[in-house]
Amino acid sequence: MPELPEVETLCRQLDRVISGARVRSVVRWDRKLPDIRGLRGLRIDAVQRRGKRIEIDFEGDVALFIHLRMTGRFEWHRDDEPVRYARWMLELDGGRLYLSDPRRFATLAFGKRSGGPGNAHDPLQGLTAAKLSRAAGARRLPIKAFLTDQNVIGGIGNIYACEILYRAAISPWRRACDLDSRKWGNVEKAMASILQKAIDCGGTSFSDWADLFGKRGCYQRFLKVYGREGKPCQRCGAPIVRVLMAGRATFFCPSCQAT
DNA sequence: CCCTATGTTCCCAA
DNA sequence: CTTGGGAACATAGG
Repeated sequence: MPELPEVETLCRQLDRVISGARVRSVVRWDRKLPDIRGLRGLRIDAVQRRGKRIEIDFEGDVALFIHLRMTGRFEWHRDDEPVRYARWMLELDGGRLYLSDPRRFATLAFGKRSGGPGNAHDPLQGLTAAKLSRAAGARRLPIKAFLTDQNVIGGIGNIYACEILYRAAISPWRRACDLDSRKWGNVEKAMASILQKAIDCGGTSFSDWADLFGKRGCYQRFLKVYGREGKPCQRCGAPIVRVLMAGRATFFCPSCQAT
């Protein structure tokens, strides 16, 4: 479910709400998730995003790493109330942090803090056309697969990759090594503006995404291609097309994004 | 019953 | 080594 703007929204809320709190207890309902000893009693220092991953930093240079995958969500509740698909819960001073996840794909890990930036670029941290071009090098894979490769760029998933390529007017099939510097410039600009706007919206609630407090995002109002198969392109009027790439629904305008 | 789903990983083939 | 396809993970909703 969540891509960079959704995870960013969640991390900012978490950082505000749970930083400084101490862990009273940990409850694990889903036995697929690890039974993490040693959290109890620790104080939370900060919460930050690493790509699509959430890192909760605790005192003592340790951290909890959470990947929400497709349907994972966090819910914050002052009181003990029933939470649908609750898999795991952190009881803190002042409230409870529930991990809710119907499909049970989300992952948890505990370990040493990661420290500096990882090897992947972050789209919000000065990812320029030049850096994109260098990262692409001679790679011949489709630009859409390149943008969603988490080892290269952390945070872009299926929805935003489709939207970025539409804004930049580039075919999702175009090989990464074939983009010239002007095209990379378009990607840089599209990426920055779309992701920033989506963060301002609190994410895209295409189906069921909601933030820490159960509030839906509003970027679905601004989607130009994702989920708009057959509807007219807002630039040229041609019907938006849906194809499958690497098993993922890929939406684009065959006229504006011919190459 | 059929298909689809905002993610990742693994296996296999070209 | 790179690229691409498909299945798997587990569940809900149309």
